[in-house]
Amino acid sequence: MRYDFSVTARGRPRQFDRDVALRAAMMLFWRQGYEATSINDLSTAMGIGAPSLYAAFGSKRKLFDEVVAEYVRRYNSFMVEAIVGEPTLTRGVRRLLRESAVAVTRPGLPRGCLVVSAATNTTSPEVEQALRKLRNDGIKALEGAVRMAIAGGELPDDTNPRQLAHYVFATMQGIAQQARDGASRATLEAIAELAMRAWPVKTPA
Amino acid sequence: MRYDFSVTARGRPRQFDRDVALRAAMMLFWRQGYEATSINDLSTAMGIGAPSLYAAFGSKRKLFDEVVAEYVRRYNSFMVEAIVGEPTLTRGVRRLLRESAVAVTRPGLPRGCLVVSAATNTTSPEVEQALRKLRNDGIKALEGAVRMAIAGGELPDDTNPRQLAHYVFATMQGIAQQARDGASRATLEAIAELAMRAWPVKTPA
DNA sequence: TCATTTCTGTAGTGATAGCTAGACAAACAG
DNA sequence: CTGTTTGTCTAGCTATCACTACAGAAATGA
Repeated sequence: MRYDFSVTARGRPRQFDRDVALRAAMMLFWRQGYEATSINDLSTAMGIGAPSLYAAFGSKRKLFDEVVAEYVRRYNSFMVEAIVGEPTLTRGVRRLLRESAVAVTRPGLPRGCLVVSAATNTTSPEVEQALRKLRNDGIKALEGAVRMAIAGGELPDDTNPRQLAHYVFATMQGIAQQARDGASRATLEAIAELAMRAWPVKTPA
Repeated sequence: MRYDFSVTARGRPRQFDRDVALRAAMMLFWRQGYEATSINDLSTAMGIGAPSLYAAFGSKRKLFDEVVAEYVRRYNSFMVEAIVGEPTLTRGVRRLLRESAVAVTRPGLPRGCLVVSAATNTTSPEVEQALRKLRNDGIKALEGAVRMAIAGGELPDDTNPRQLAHYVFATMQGIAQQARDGASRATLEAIAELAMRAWPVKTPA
C-alpha cells in the first residue's frame, strides 16, 4: 500500500470553489426549502453542471446535509454563544431570544431559520427527521441549562425545566415563522421582550 | 333561458360522497402538506379515480382551497369562539392558547395546524401566500381585540396591541410546530400557561 | 325504446424530478 | 511525449408530477 501525501491533486482540478458553491446552495435551501429546490435550481445558482454537483457532493440529500452543517456553524452558533456568554441563564436566554429576532431578519439573507422551515412536509422523511432532531436537541440542551440554573440557585426550585425549555423554543420558532410571514425585526424583538416577562424569577424567601 | 329547478340531477349520479372525499383529502393535506401530497395519494385515499377528482374539484389547487375552508370551519373555529366566548380578553386569550394546545394534539387527527404548516416551501407561491394571509389576518384580528380591551379599560393603556397580538400568535405557532415535533399535549398546555405570564395586567393607579 | 347528460376507468399526455453514461478536457507522473 | 486520473459537458435515463382524451356505464327525459 502506497500513501499519497502530495499536496497537489492528481487529475484535472475542480473548476469552481466548493465552499462558494455550498454557500449558494445554502441560500437556495434556506429560501425555498429542501423539496422545492430542484437540482436544476441548484446547478444554476451554483454555476456548475449537474455532473459536477454530483461529483462534488454525492446527492441532493448529502448536499443538504452539508448545507445544514454549514448553516448551523455559520448562522446558528449564536445560540450557544448567547447562553454560555452571559453570567446568568436569565441574561443568556434574553440574549438568545433577542438575537433570534435579529438572526431571522438579517438583511441580504433569507428570512427565517433553515432548521425550522427548510424541511417541513418533505417526501423524504429522513430529511425531515434530521432537522426535527436538531430542533429537539436544542430543547434538550436548554432544558439541561435550566436544570443547572435551578441547582445553582438562580431559578426557583419549583421551575419545570422541560416546560420552560419548550416555552423558550416555541417562542423562537414562532419568531422564525413570523419572520417568514413578513414581520419586521422590531416586531420580532418586541415578541422576545414580551416572552421574557414569563421567565421565572427567584423571590427571596 | 330556461332554469332547472329539478331536485334530481340529470346524468349519471356521482358514485362517491363528495364531503367524505373532501375530508379524506383534508387529512392527507393536513398530515403531509400541499406539495408532498400527490394526486395519486389523493385519489387513493379518497377512493376515486383521478378524472372523478378533477370533475368534482377542478384541480389540486382548488381542492386544497376547499380543504382549507373546511379545515378552518371544522377545526379552527375554536379560535374565534375562545375570544368571543369569554367575558374578558384575558380569559379569552388564555382559553385560546389552552385550546390551541389541545387542537394540535387531537387523537386520531394529524398533529399540528394545517394553516401553519401545510404550505411552507411550496413551488406554487399562491398557495403559500393564501395560508400566509390567513395567519396574518388572525394576528390583525387579535390586534383589534387587544385595542378594544385597552379602550375598555381591561388592559393597560401603554400596551402595544400589534406587539401583543404577534406575541400570542408566535406562541400558538410555536405550539403547533412542537406538536409536529412530537411534544405531548401536557407539554404544550404548559407552554400555554407559561405564555400567559407575559400577559399585561392593569394595576390600579 | 332511444337520445341526452353526466360520471367513471383505462390509458396516456407533456413536463419535470433526481440522477448518470460516456465523450472530451485538463491536470498529473514518468 | 504518453498514460493515468479526475472534472466537465452533452445528452438522456427512468420515475413521477398534475392533468386529460376517450370510451363505456348509468342515470335522466321524452
